This record gives sequence, C-alpha cells and structure tokens, in this order.
Amino acid sequence: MTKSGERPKQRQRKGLWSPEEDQKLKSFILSRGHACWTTVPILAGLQRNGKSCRLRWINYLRPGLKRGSFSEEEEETILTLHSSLGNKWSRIAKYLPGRTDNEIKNYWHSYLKKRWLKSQPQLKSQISDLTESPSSLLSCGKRNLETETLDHVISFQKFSENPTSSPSKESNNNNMIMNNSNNLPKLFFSEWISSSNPHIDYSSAFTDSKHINETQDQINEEEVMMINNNNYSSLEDVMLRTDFLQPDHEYANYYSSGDFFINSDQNYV
DNA sequence: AAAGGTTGCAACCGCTGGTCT
DNA sequence: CAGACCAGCGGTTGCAACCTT
Repeated sequence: MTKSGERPKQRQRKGLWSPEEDQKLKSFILSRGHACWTTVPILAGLQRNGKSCRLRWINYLRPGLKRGSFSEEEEETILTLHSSLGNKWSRIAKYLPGRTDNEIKNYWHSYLKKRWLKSQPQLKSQISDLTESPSSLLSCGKRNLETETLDHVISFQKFSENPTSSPSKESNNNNMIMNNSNNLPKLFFSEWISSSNPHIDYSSAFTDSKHINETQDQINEEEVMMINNNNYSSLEDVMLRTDFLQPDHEYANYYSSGDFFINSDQNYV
C-alpha cells in the first residue's frame, strides 16, 4: 500500500477514459455495486486506481446525472449558496440533484464567478487596483487575472506571496490569514453580505428550493440559523469555521456522495 | 490562414477526517 | 490510544476547442 491507500500499481492508466473503460466500470458497478473502491478496478479488470474509478462514476457514469447547461434557477441557487457557504462544492451540490460538485465548481470558475463580478462594481474596482498595482501580490497566473484575483478576495484562502500554496497548506491558513491580513482588502462577511447583496434573503436559498427534502431541512436548521443571524464576524469565519457544521454523512445524500448500492431488484438504494 | 491567447471541463493530487484493528 | 486504511473533498492541472488578432 502507498501512503494514500492505493495499492502498488501495475502500470495504472491515467488521463481520459475510453468508452471501453466506461462500459467496464459501469456494468461492473451496476451488477455488483461497490463495497470498496480500491478493489473495483481489480475486479472490473481496469488498469486504473480506485480513486479514479470513483471519480469517473460519480462525475460521469452514475445514473441520474443531468448533462447540459445549468438552468437560471440552478444558477441562482449556486450563487446564493456560494455566498453563504463559500467553496463548499459538495454541500452546494446537495441542493442540486443530478449535478456534481465538480461540475458546479467548474461552472463557478468558468462562468458564474464572472457574472457575480459584473454585478459587484465596487469590488471590481478594488480588484482592478490590486491587479494594476506593479507591486501587486497577484501579478502572475495563467488564467484570467481579474477572476483569479476575485478568488483571492472572496475566499481569503490563497496568498500569492507563496505561489506554491496548495490545499495541503490550508491547515496553516489560520495563522497565515492573521499574519497577512494587512496585505488583503479587509472585507468582513456582514459588510460583504449587506453591501453587495442587500436585497437577498439568504434563508430563501434553503426554504425556496423545491429540491430540499424534509430531512435535509431538519439537518440544516442550525446552518440556516447561523446564516440568518449573520453569526460570523468575517469571511475567515465562514471559510474556516466548520465546527457548527454537521458531518456530511448525516445528509445521507447518496447521489452527491456517490455512495449508493444496488439491491437484489436492481433498484438504486 | 496561422499563431497565440483564452475558456471549459475532465481528471488528478494531496489533505482531512472517520472507521477499523 | 495509535496507526493504517479508505472515502470524500477542494484545489489544481492538462488539454482540446474555441476565439482573437
């Protein structure tokens, strides 16, 4: 076993999946289910690792996935939930049946973020200042600079003085945020909410959605209360404080998590 | 028409936290 | 209690398609 839990590879394939591989994986899981992802590729005769199989299944092959463009209603849901939850893509995906966290994340980065930016002229000018400054912290990057910068401003998660910053270092970000806060536009969550979205009732994101079932309503009561009460002091709290959140498994949302099995009648359960 | 730049999306990487032994 | 294993998550990357000059 490697550190990450993968078995030593016998020449594992990477990259795009072929239709043959898709077919193998799909028919294997439809007939046998998946008890343990690490054994799936072995039993299914695939030269992939379990992680890759899981991702392919969740994001592309599993039944019930919606393909195609997002509806306006879905867009609004994403925008509103993102305002409340930040980059919690899997959490947002729970409110959009048939959509995967990866899909939502990509959609945000490629489209919604820009749309959101356009609707925030104030923030946009702040970002212009940052990107135009010769000593800008954010003077490099291969993607669109403005939207990249927006990521920094919104998420408070990345610090370009350390361009190698990776998710692995996020655990240290509490300290980093404190130490680097002088370099960042100080935008408190309550200000951000009230100034940028004065007309949005964030509770509606939860209560208006027809997709939310009763169980999820119950589970999210605490979360909704926190949001309604604006019970955060800053974006940092939103991004970094997860202590109030319920463990994901309590949502029992098998579609989003990919955890679903097949009973003897071939029904998805 | 060609070259360079940008975008969209699938897939990978590495970390975290839960569970099991 | 500690360590190993594993699934899940979010950030990042690679690359094909598309767009602009």
